[in-house]
Amino acid sequence: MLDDIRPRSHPVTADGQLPPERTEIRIWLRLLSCTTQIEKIIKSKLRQEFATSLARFDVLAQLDRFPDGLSMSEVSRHLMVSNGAITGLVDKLESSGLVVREDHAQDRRTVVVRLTEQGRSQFRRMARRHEEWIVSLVGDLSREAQSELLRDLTLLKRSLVME
Amino acid sequence: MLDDIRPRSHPVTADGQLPPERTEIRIWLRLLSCTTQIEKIIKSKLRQEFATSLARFDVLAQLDRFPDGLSMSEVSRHLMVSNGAITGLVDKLESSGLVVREDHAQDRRTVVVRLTEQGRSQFRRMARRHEEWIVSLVGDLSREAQSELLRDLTLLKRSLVME
DNA sequence: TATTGTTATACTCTATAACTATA
DNA sequence: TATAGTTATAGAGTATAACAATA
Repeated sequence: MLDDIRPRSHPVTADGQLPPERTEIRIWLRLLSCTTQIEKIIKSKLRQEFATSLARFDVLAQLDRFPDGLSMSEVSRHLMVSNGAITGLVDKLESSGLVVREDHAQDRRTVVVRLTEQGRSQFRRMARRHEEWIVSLVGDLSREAQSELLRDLTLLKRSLVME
Repeated sequence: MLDDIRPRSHPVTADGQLPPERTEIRIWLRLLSCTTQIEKIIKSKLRQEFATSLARFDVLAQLDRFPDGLSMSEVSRHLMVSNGAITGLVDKLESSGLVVREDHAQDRRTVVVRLTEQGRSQFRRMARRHEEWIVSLVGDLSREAQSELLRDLTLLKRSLVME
């Protein structure tokens, strides 16, 4: 997706040649293309096999890392998604029985969200499949390309944080 | 975003250590994290500076590459987005005066979408800014890291197409 | 006052299916 | 029949702002 997009500041030349693109732009377009394609596949499989969405999967993944639960605001910060959006996601997960809302011991404003037993085992099933999908999508790259890619993406991510 | 998500098949160990993650998963999480973050910034800037969206920008970018215009279905195929979605996007662009729908000379079912003069110059302005944003986001990487990254993403993209 | 969470509202983008006009 | 495009519908995710309860 978006594969062919080449935003440019110069018109197509008379012979139909496209002007050269800056490396940064080409990186971004490939990044977007790969991510969108993989994301589409993962979303579709999550929907087919587990009748869920990537956003809900992400919430479960966070909660799996914190057995004691997280407050709504903490989930919001971890996922970098607005407070109101988290309320909606947790509503759905709660009505599926995958998470519970509990009172906070000290602060009565705070709601603690935790995985239920069912939620944990369901998430584990999803995570196993998720790993299989990703390995089959990314695993064709050589080991060298993989470690290079991981290293460069880590650098990129770090430089984004600096902004 | 989604930075901290580590779907796993094993629980957090007693000492709080997270189990090692497969390289493929780590690549995917960084890919998703970087892309989401850049995308968020680009969307926000497109909205602020040009009161438009990434999807509409993508349509304009396609049309800029084809001065003679594209049929609705061709736009749909290029962007890998459904026909119905394209109708809505082109509706908005048309009412802003950036594109026009024209009859096809031979096939009376077909609608040809083209940039207007205003659409072309507006897109060029947007593309220039877009390039600046991307360069400032990705440009901190060394030249070596950039060409490695571009090469590896190209490999990844190619291997995705194979699927 | 500031923070937590919910609610209401509104806006994206998207896919699907039904429908028309034409090939 | 098959294709091109539109429309209607539905659903996903998101942000914002107003609000209640609590700190």
